[in-house]
Amino acid sequence: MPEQNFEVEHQNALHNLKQNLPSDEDLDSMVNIFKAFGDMTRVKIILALAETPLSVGEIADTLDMSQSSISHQLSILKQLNLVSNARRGRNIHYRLSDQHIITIFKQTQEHIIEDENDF
Amino acid sequence: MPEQNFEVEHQNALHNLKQNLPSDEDLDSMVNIFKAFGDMTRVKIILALAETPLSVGEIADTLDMSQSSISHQLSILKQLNLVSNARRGRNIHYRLSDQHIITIFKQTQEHIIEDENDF
DNA sequence: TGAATATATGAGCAATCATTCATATATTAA
DNA sequence: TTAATATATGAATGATTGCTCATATATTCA
Repeated sequence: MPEQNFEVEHQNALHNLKQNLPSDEDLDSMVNIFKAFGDMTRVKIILALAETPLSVGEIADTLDMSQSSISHQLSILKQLNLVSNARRGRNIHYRLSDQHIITIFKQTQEHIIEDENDF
Repeated sequence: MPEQNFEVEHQNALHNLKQNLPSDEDLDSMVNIFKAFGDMTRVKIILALAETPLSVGEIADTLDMSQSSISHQLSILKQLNLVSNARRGRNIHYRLSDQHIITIFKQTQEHIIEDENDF
């Protein structure tokens, strides 16, 4: 009766789930990072910074967006430690904090690509 | 003059960036997936489904949320091909479409953990 | 068939968010 | 010091979003 075994295992899994799901506090940082990735402007900023560190003005120019908008978005990325910055003359240069970010993007691309091959 | 070489390379990178950034259409599916991951309820649904396939009611019960809310969120995840479903008796069972999702979550956890070790 | 159960869905609402505009702060150069 | 340049920031606003409530649809069972 393998059918019944599956059912029993399902019930066990279900019972454990309620206690073992991570708490809101534990999930919060992950959710916030995904929120940051869930905006076209911020994704483009990250992809640009993946190539080379850039000043705020260079980013604004590259993405053809206002300085203010870019600055606001950078401050969100910085608060999440996704980028860091350093003054250099009158400019402030931003860079990615961590290569993990690119890995996550690539992994997501793969998901999308494999998905497109389904039918 | 290595200082100048860096500067020249930076200018080259900057010049190439504007042409080589992916278009909005190309980025759209990635951004939408990250948007889906940027919500606590959807993340919890995904983590639950990572353990075992579940019916809508089981998910609602596990997360202690309304049936309607869970159903709405599942329809978003389904539209993005992150989950699939199949009727089984009067229930409809949902499952993750693809293990990539879990890999992306783990990668993000790693980013967070390494981040916490900084100071 | 009719009642009960499971899920889906549309409208409405409050909260969140991305951008703009105006302005503040900081640095450099004259 | 003053003007010019680069960046940050607060308030306002329109758009998006997640939940609830009411209801529609689908399946099972008596």
